[in-house]
Amino acid sequence: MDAARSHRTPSGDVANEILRAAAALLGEHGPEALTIRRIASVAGVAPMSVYNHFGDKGGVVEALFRSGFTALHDAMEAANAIADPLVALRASGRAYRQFALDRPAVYQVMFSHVIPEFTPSSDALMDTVSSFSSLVTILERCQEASIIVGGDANVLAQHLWSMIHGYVALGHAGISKIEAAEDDFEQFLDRTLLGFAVRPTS
Amino acid sequence: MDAARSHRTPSGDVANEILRAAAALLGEHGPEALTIRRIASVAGVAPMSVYNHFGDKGGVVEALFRSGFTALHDAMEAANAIADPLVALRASGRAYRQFALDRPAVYQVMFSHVIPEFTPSSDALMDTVSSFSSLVTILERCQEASIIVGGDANVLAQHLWSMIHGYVALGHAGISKIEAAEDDFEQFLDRTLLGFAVRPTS
DNA sequence: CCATATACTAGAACACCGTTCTACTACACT
DNA sequence: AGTGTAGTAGAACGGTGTTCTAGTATATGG
Repeated sequence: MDAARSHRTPSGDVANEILRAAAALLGEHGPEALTIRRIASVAGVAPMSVYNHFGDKGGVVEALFRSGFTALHDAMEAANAIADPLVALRASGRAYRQFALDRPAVYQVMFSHVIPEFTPSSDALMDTVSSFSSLVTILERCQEASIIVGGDANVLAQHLWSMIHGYVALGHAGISKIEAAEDDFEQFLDRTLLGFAVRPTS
Repeated sequence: MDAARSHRTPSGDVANEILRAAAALLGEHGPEALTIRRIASVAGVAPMSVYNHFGDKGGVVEALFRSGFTALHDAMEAANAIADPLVALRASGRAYRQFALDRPAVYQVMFSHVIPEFTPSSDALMDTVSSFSSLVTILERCQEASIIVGGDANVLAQHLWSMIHGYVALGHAGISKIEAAEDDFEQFLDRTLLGFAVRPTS
């Protein structure tokens, strides 16, 4: 199969075109607009091409899933690049929320199983780890700076992630009882970090 | 329409049979098993009956949605019946998690939009308020007992709900990085309540 | 430069989905 | 007892994911 892989080269990069069409449909018309025929139509491609390249509708969604997690990883790494550990920690929370606000449909594909045809493969689940370990790194930096004391950083990261995910997910679900303004999130972030024994007021 | 409602009385209560079949399918085979034809088949009823009684597939799901929230409300009220406010608060968190663990499919219908045909109507959204206000009541009791000081109880409830929802939702998504054992949740609950300035160790 | 393998297209087909429509039947109330 | 309503059965429509067949163009290997 390695020998067969050597000669490829379609005309334009069809696979990428399909992915861009799928991402556009998902972003503009929501998860229910993600149908093979519509994706192919927007990409200017025959429906069979989708199967040739991704095998499955789940394959297309998995690609979106993984690219979503690499984008999230980038956002978390941008926060991790901040020198002050506490500022970086708060920035990671804001970046996470901003990601969820900017790409609600992608976020729900990643976390809320809104596309029944897709269940993340074990390979795809591997990709979720990188975003997570960025958060672990930031928490370890906080521990080294004695901003946070004690606790397994993996557990801390899991708990922190849970809390912020809950905030944005409840917002997406549309059953929030209060308006989720910017300062409400800052208050939520204060409260969250207080649970990690971090003093509020940045 | 009130005059027409007087003479009803089908043989068996068909609507309830349909709901029980739908709940059974949802619980045993997940959201994708919720099709009109399968519901009708399990209920021993013609597909048209589903439309006669619920108008829509969304109508059936909405009924499940609402009954889910009344069940959640009951669980929260059971916690609220505990005399000690702090014990009640912790119990409400455990009850919430237990509800999500016991009925994962129902929970995802309620919070994660896993059935594209259904978006909660404004009437259905009203039903979500009762569960929420149970939590508000418990938090107000904690404020009266000076266990929690300051803050709008509605905001507190929203934040608390977000955190615990995040914990169970991430578990449902299957992307948790640590095993979610019983004691991990207790630790999470400690951390969460610490964010509300509540000392841990119940 | 030609030949072959490969990717792509076009389109029908299958089973299933939600939904609507048309008959026909049986039961409950006036 | 008669009437109207709720039930059934079943076909039908457009749409879905998916598979299959056949034909076309292209890019690489010799």
